[in-house]
Amino acid sequence: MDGATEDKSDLSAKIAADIRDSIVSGKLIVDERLPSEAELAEDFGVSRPTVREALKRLAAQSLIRTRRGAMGGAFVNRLSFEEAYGQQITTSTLLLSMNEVDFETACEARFALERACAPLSAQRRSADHLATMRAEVHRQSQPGLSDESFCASDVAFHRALVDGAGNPVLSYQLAGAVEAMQPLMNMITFTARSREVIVALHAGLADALEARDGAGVDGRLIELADYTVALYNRLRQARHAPKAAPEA
Amino acid sequence: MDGATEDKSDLSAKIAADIRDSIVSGKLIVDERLPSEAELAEDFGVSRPTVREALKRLAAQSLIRTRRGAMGGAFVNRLSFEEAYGQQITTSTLLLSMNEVDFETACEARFALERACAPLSAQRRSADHLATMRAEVHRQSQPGLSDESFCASDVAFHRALVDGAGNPVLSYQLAGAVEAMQPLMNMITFTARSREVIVALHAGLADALEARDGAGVDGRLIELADYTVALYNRLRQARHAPKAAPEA
DNA sequence: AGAACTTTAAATGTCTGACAAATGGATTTT
DNA sequence: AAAATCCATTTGTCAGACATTTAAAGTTCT
Repeated sequence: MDGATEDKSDLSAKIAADIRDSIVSGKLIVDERLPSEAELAEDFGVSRPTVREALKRLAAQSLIRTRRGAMGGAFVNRLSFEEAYGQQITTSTLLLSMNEVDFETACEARFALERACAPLSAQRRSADHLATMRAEVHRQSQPGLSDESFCASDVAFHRALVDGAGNPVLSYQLAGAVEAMQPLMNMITFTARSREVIVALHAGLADALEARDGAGVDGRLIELADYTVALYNRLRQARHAPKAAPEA
Repeated sequence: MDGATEDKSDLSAKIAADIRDSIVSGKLIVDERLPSEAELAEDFGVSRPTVREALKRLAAQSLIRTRRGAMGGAFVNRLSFEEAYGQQITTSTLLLSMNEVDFETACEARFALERACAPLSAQRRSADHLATMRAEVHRQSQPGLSDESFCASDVAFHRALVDGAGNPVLSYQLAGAVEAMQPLMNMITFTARSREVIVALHAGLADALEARDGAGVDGRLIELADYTVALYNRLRQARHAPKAAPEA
């Protein structure tokens, strides 16, 4: 899974992989207590520090949690959607920033996924989701807002849209795609004009959601995707040829 | 991110979070070497085992890699899509199996996401992708195939479809959704008849992909989603009321 | 008998110090 | 100059110890 099954040394990786397999395969069930570190050391024929390193690896993936004291120990953790969100976002963010994924590719993926949620959200969104979206639209239209806050509000808006589909698996998957884009979006300096356009599109999205108009939502998302890419490209050109443009 | 920023003790978690932040924020760049364990211990005012536990946490997330010997040490790892796939799949699989996500919800998410790729794949799929899909369809139609192999081939087929979109971000996201479903799919005992239906739908998908018929692909995917859920529900009913039928 | 306090055992968290093994560079030998 | 050797650096592993936390068992007082 994480390159742990190397044949070289690195006992802690092998032990971690071993225990991880037991969890994934269901041999160890949720909330079950693992043997104590001393027992594990005995079982695997290694020292306690090595066992501890293995357990920390698992803890980093939220596969186990530990408690001190009598009746303490390491327990198989029920992986919650909340915990998974965090890891998903970290991983997605790093993937984009480290692999020179171009803006168009990331944007295409993000909006393709979001469009997958759109019809479901149009069908099922609650009044709460709609209210959240309206509130974020309102915040976005306030003049004094910093670029970071604008982007954060943008993320909150789209998460509400996605959550409206009422499918936690979709929300989880989309969390990565939407949040991982934020650092890229933060690179864009939003002019008053571009904010105006985006806010209008967001308002249109909320309207379509309110009317439970799936096709309308889809259309607005396409517009938003196109506009976002166009905005990025304009910025890119301005940066790469900063002296050629001014007089035009 | 992973609950590491607790105020309690657990120094290794805090140190891991600290270094992770440096990586995510870009303060530490790809392939940069971290200070040696001894130096980190000095810097953070802890012992070497504690530093090591922190580093193992990061290694478990593929954020760093380590090398022994002179000029060795811990290096910021360029998170590859391959590595991210693995983690994504582990996480997604556990999320589904541990949280009583019902089959319909998982299935809905999976096919919604796949449908998001469909038009792109119809437009861009290479001959290679098509050939892979054809080969898997052929394998699936062989009579002696075990249920596990059938499911594995199913996954390979759908991954080829998704990869056809030529967007690594989408492929990464979908990898989780598609592969995580496999344990659930493995619960289904595929009769000869149901395999026939599925193979036919797969063949239809390949045909539509070949014709670059986005709408056709979409339609087939919807059929496949519906059929899969129906298959599961039939099985479910047969299991929940197994005594109602025999004497009748 | 019951409630409040104390003791105790089990477990993780942390530290110290040590040795093994790998690795690249410097040094010596051929 | 090439090959072999040595050496410093760094991670991997181990052993043993102490600190801290926690829940349960035991004790004392009412």
